[in-house]
Amino acid sequence: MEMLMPDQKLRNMLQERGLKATSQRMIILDYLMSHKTHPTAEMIHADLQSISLATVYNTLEKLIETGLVVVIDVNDDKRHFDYYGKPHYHIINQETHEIIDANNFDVQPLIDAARKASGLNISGYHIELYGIDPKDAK
Amino acid sequence: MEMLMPDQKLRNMLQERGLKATSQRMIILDYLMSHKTHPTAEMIHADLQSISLATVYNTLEKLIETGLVVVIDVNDDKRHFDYYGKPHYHIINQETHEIIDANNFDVQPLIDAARKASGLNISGYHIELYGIDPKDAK
DNA sequence: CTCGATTTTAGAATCATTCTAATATAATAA
DNA sequence: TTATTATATTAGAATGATTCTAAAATCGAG
Repeated sequence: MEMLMPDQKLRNMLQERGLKATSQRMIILDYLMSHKTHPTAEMIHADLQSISLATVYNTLEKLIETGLVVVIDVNDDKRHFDYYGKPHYHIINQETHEIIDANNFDVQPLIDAARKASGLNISGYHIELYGIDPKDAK
Repeated sequence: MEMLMPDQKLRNMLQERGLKATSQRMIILDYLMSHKTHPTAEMIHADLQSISLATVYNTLEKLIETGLVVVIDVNDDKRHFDYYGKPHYHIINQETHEIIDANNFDVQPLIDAARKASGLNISGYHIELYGIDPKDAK
């Protein structure tokens, strides 16, 4: 199980957020940081066979709570997960379900507007745009 | 079953989008247009008892396909549905699951950015921001 | 090193959503 | 109108992603 991130860095990322640095959590976090495939829980479990599916779900929940990971809704009845290193949003091809990470838009004004509209402290967000390839137009 | 929208208007909205104007579809569309409660399929079914749950789901699917309705992801394991009359985005209180419709942000620049980043024609989007009441800060 | 709190785990359970296939209906043409 | 046909509705069964359970393992503070 090659760690692509240094062990100590993963440990720190978890502990800084109040999470115990278990080997399973480090492996899953490393997996998400080093894959751009936006996997489902089942895909992560399939690749990391030594880790139970329940732990994959439990870990993802903790990583989401602490902001390290976000969920992407692809409209395929399963949640996809994405390491949230830098602010970005998602563009989803409605036909192929391909997911594109994009960051050519500053979300801060949207966050400010939401705080103003709601009075809440914004702790996270989902931005997903769905698109169709012009080549596929009927 | 009081129709709050004129019957003919509902009929036209459906037919303009290539959907047969069945009584069930008119009732469900009217329900969504006249409620700001962001109901789940089960809630709609409970209120409109004469319409089967399968039809509620089938109809919602059609209304989503044609852009009349959008899905809101509240993180409570059920989809919530919202009539999409005017462009808006959603702010969700993470503790109470309350949903706020907000429109104090112009989404067109985001749509333009997404088209530029992906080359796709953007056909829809989800914008959801999650927030915590400052009064509940620990 | 100890110990308690937390985490992991396999398998069972849940339940929102989809599917099935039989019946009913809307929209079109005669 | 009425006939025709594609489409929609329905009850109930099936699906499957996710959550739950409770027993065993492990982290990390002291």
